[in-house]
Amino acid sequence: MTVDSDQKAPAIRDRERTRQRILDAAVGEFAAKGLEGARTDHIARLAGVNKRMIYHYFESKDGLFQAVLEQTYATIRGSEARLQLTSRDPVEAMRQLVAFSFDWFLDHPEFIKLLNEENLHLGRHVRGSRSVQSLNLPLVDMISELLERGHGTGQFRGGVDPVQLYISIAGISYFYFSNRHTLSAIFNRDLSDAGAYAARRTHVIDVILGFLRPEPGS
Amino acid sequence: MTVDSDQKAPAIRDRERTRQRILDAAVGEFAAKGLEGARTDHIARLAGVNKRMIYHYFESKDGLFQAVLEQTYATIRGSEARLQLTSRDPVEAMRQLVAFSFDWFLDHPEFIKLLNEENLHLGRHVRGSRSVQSLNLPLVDMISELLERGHGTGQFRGGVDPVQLYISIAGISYFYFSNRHTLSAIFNRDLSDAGAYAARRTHVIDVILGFLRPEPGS
DNA sequence: GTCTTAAGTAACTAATGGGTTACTTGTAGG
DNA sequence: CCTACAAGTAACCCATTAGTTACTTAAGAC
Repeated sequence: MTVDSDQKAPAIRDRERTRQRILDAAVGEFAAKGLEGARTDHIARLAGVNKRMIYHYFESKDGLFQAVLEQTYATIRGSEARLQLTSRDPVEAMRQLVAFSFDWFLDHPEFIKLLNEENLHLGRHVRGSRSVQSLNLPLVDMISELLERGHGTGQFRGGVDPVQLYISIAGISYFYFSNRHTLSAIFNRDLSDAGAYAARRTHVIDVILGFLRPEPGS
Repeated sequence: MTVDSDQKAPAIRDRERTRQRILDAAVGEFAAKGLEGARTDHIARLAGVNKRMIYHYFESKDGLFQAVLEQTYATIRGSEARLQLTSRDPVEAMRQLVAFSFDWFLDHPEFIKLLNEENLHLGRHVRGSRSVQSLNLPLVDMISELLERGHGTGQFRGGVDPVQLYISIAGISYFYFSNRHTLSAIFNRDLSDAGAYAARRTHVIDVILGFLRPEPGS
């Protein structure tokens, strides 16, 4: 019990660090409780900063939510860009892509929660964000290239729209995770254990590769 | 201006009518604003009833949300049950089933919003509901029957889990609608017009029927 | 008819929670 | 050093909102 034992440690002033601590806390809070359900007081407490700092750095709760979305998108875009899909057997590359998508959702449940929430709000934060829209999709180009190459070798059917395929690949995995709780209830079957995940993963790959098989005639 | 011009019309007391008016108003409010975003005052005003009645009939905001979910599920289960899929060409029947699912989501946007919200809350209202769980899925049996029949005629591949397929059929359409706003933003392409819907509908049917084609060997 | 039950009303409350005010203090640049 | 600015703090505000209290009255049972 020194004389200063009750004094706070002298605050370290570090713009980036404080900003990041708020963002990290906010990801968890928004994912767990949604936009309205999240509490700014709670985020501040989790981040170990004064609540005023949220408004200092992000202006409002909505501004903070938008920043969280931007960071989340930036992370997945970064990982997608690192996928090496060109110059490899098209079927194998496609399998890897579908598996990547499935595994990403499995490993990043907060991503699903945040997207759900944003869509419930009609995408108003994403629409107001330069960064989300400019992080444009290298993945669509990669899929295009894959589809063409695979069609050339006779391994894939032709005439597939890469954007539609991208949405299908994402959706077929996403829905399973995002609606796990209602699906578990109506099927009376636990979809959240490791066995169920493995079965779903196999099925998802089968569906996409099965669809892409060439027509018998061609 | 008669003497009673300011008096309210004598209240008609009708349990079922009042309950239903509250439910109808609540569907819209919960779908538009989510569970936390919805306002009980607003629901009462929309329904034209005294706010106290919500608590009289549904106990709490959560109780009301659960009742809304139950009614919504009951409606879709009713429509599914009316699908006549047996005794018809398996490929045609499957096409009809996939199209039904797509069209349902298109015509019932509130269904998607409510399921999203419920899953954000980890399915806690559905879990507490007898009715949702007991309305068990005739659809899974219908899909089973279809898959077997189609495999018998050599039109479908074998070894497909009907529950996995059901989830894929639902998910591939659901995701498109539920995430329309973020997808539109990242693709910089409007996914909400009639042309986009038609293109998606065709793609979705192609994916499922393409996947189900038999293996070349068998 | 009257009596019991439940449908319906109006006004209120307690507390929650986003956002603000008014201030202090660390620190980088000169 | 010193000074201007941005980082950080504590205490507050006030609008909102789920839920309640205390009451009135319609209507079916007998």
